[in-house]
Amino acid sequence: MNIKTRAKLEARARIIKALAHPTRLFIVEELDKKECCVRELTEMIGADMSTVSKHLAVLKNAGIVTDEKRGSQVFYKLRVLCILKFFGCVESVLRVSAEEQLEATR
Amino acid sequence: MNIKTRAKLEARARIIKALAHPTRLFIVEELDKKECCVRELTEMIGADMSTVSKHLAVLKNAGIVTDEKRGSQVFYKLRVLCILKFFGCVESVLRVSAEEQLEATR
DNA sequence: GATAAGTTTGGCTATTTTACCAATTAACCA
DNA sequence: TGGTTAATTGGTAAAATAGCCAAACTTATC
Repeated sequence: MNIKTRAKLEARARIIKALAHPTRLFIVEELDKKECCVRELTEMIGADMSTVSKHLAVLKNAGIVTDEKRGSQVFYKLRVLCILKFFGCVESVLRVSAEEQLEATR
Repeated sequence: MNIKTRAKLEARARIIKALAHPTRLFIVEELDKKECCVRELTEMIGADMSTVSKHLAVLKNAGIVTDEKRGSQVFYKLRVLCILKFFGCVESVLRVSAEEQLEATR
């Protein structure tokens, strides 16, 4: 595997890794509905605000969300709108797994 | 966030996490071209075979690939064919990031 | 200006992940 | 049978992640 291929894969992996956490998936789903401030997300998630803030920083560093300060609040929104389609395939992995489990019990 | 929502997000995150590594992305791309045995993948990747074997186990546990033993070799293939489409969106995150970097230099 | 609300950052600990090496298992073949 | 190739498993050390608390900072409000 050459250096260029590796760099490309690492760039992709960074983005995917940013999505690879249940809380961050939740955030992405909520931001797909509407932009939210940190406090709103924190209330929905039920973790410490500092934890949520760090998750948001991960998504921001990966280029998945952007932030905008308005007054004392910081609003986050999705930067790339296709992220949700992304999950269609994830669901099909789950679906196939579920079907095979079902077959195993027959 | 209720318990059912959390369980769904955790299931998704497990699959996404399995993809969140450059070597595993490489494996998925190769398996999209054709099924491969562990030795073939190991040669292409250039890591220890035990390392590659463990990456394959991660993908298998996530339900992304299946394996089949033939003689002394174990062949792996993609179980869910849409995985590659999945990357289209990842690329658009990279593309938008690249564009913004370009704008910043103007 | 003091206080409160919203957010981020630093520090710490616990957990998870990764990679390599060594050992083990399984299949092939000379 | 003994040696070789293919693959997995267990162990271990290093690095990365995740969560909470406390502290710092900014903006609004009184």
